[in-house]
Amino acid sequence: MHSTLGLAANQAPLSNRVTRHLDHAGRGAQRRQVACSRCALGEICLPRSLSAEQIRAFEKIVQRSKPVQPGEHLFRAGDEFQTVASVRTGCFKSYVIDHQGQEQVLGFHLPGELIGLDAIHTGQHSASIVALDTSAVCFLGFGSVSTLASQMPELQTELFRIMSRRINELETVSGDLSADERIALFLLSLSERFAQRGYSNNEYMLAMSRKDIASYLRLASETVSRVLARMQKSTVLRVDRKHVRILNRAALLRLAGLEPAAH
Amino acid sequence: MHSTLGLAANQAPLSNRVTRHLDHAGRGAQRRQVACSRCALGEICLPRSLSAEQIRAFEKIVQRSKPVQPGEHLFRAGDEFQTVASVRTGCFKSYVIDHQGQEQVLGFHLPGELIGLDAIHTGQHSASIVALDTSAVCFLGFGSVSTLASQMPELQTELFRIMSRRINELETVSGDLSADERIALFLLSLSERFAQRGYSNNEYMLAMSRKDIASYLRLASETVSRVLARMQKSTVLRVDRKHVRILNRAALLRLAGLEPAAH
DNA sequence: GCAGATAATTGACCTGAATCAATTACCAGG
DNA sequence: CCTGGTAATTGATTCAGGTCAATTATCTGC
Repeated sequence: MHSTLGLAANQAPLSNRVTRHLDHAGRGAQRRQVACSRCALGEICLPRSLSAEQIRAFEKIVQRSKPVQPGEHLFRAGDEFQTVASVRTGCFKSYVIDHQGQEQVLGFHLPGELIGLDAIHTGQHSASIVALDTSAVCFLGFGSVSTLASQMPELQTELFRIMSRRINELETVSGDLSADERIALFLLSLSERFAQRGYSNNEYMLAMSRKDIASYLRLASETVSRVLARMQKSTVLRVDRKHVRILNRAALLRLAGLEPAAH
Repeated sequence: MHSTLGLAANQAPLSNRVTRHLDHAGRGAQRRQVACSRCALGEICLPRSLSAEQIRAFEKIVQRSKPVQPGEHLFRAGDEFQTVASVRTGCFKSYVIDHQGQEQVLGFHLPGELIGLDAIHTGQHSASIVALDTSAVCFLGFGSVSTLASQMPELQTELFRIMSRRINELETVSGDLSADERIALFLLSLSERFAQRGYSNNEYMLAMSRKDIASYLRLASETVSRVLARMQKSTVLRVDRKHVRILNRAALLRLAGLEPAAH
């Protein structure tokens, strides 16, 4: 069925429109085999539960891509499913075009996250994935991942776990939450993910526009502005353009509905 | 933080015919091994892509449960994850209790659907699953399914596919839809599911209450009533209590936003 | 068949967030 | 340094769907 071998070259067609160049892409295209064992992502990437020996086997099917520029697509909806990708650096968004021709953002993907798995059941990518920032990924042929998984229960379990987590996440977002709750949860989720990657957990940069956030949270972008402004006014946050700083985490948790409302 | 869900490819309601009065103690607990190869579910159950020989191996890990009564729980949130279950007959709903103590329905599960997979990533069931109707299930130890999966790529792929389908579904359903669209999609989804199981595709019984439907679709139950009434008035449907008949499928598709609005 | 309890429907009203509509802040390119 | 274009903010208004409330069906057990 899916017999792909190792590395279906990146089929990333080039960007559409706005290809602004945040250059300092630096580094140049390094296509050499990577040593997962020495990757900075370490514990948060796919092979986290593998032994040193298993990681060596895993490395054989990995290919690091060259840098991906903002606006450049990794996959497009409808593409044949050959590879999944693991984000090394940067940020991606995945989206579909709904029946009214509107873009609907499905998720944002940070380093260490696996993207493209949505294509398994149809054999085609159902979403398009585009870089929001200068980024880099490792490509993994799905066929070989899957073959390898049958030889390595730990890897198989890890894949199940990743999909299971995504399902839980989607269920949360699809919940019936107020605009405040959505935005608070969104900011907290980013905070956690950055923290997990070794960055500050109360100060970070948003790689995406207000419109993307709004689409992802199913709100109007005006509402995102207003809620952020309100949170700033009540000194829960400081927001300046793309820069966010969490000033009062307890209050944010309360807004997210995660803490017993104080009273 | 995560609300979670019930992972079962499809979520729909109903039961075949009202089986309510079938359960005089008769039948007793039949816990014998079942022959999957002769199961009425056939192609829609998990081992659908396995060879005859593989099915024999699969049967060794299957245990048919005794009948499950309406209101009886199969799993409860927090239970240790040991087994998944495949619905044989009847209908289940999965739900969680949200941070406000409200029940949130995550899905409805019909014959042929696998439930309990949501527990993979934490090792605990994150949702509770309860029968809505007199039902029966096959239990499968997850450990053995997973072991078997590593020996059978087809089974592994099938599991990936089930989870992948659920992800796609959630991505769609979690969209920003009107009450009319939600309800139309819900009714159409049920219709499809029934058809797939050999029942009429334009007439069926809802196994769940209006409140359950409302919770699942994140609407108020009053809204469900009103929308159904409106659809009835415009002769798209005939609804009598739990009995639904689709009179004008084209119109329903249009309401669901799946067809170009006629004009 | 009746009584009490629960589910569903229907109506009146209210509210959170969308939509419409200006501004205002930020770019990138000439 | 302007200049046109996009993104973000802010305000005014509207509306879909929620909430509250009152009936009216349905189911249960006695």
